Amino acid sequence: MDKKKIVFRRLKDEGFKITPQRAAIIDFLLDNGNHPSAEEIYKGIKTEYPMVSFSTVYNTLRVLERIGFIKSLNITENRVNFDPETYPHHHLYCERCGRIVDVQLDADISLLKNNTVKVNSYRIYLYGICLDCLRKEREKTV
Amino acid sequence: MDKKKIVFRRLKDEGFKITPQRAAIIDFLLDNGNHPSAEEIYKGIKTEYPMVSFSTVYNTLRVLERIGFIKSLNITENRVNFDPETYPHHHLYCERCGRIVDVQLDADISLLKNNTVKVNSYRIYLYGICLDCLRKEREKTV
DNA sequence: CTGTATGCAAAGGTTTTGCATCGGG
DNA sequence: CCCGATGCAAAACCTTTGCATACAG
Repeated sequence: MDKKKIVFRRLKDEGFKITPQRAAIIDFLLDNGNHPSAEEIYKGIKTEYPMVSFSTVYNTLRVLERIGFIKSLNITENRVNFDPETYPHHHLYCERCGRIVDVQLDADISLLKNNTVKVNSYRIYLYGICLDCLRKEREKTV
Repeated sequence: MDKKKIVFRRLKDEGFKITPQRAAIIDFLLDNGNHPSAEEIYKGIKTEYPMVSFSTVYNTLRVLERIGFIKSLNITENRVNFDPETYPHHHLYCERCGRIVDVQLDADISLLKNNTVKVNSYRIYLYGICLDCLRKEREKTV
């Protein structure tokens, strides 16, 4: 996988060390394809890679966020999920199955005249039903 | 304040009791004008109204959310803030002072063709600098 | 009166921290 | 070699829960 090399290089460039633990976390994020929480990453790696601790997972996630490889999602309450940034997209939280799925949006957002604030970034969180759950629903009603 | 009566009526209609604690929380939310967390509400009421507990605050917030008087905000990590819903608006988190300020947006959001999901609701969170902090910055540089 | 709401304290879940040790560059 | 990274366990933080009591309707 090429993305991995890019991340490694960026880590080096920013003065961060590349440790086996960090490599495992990066692999997991790239292979997994969804939006794991810190705990899911920890458990996912632990099985085939037991020498990882929670503090290392959190430390690495913070580092990966700082170099711009991942973004954190506050789409659910009281738990942060992490999103490997691969292409521009937003997210939908499925109220049926609880998964977070990628969604591509046409978003045209502009401040109304009186809002004199400076916007550096923004996040759009959708809530609804994902494709899989919609399919299951259709099958039921047939 | 008239809004208060409306909330009281809605509580009654939905079969919830109106207790002094709940009244105090509603007052605080209406008078305060910003977006307090559960803890801020608890502390804000406690001073002039000592007979309130954390569980009551959380219980009441859940009730107020259910009747549609407040909405929860996940704009910051690991802490939920509550927003008395008075008029349609979105929110900006000020990365300077940490406050959450109301912002009115023209938001035109549409799913791209391939996204076959069902959207029930969405949230837009802006991150940047609020008006007050922009002003302070300007004064400094002069 | 009746059942919901409250207060308290304890538990639950997630994230952070302190510190000694390890190991990547 | 050195300094940052790790692991462990404990702490911090926010929220929920269980249960006996209080009180709104």
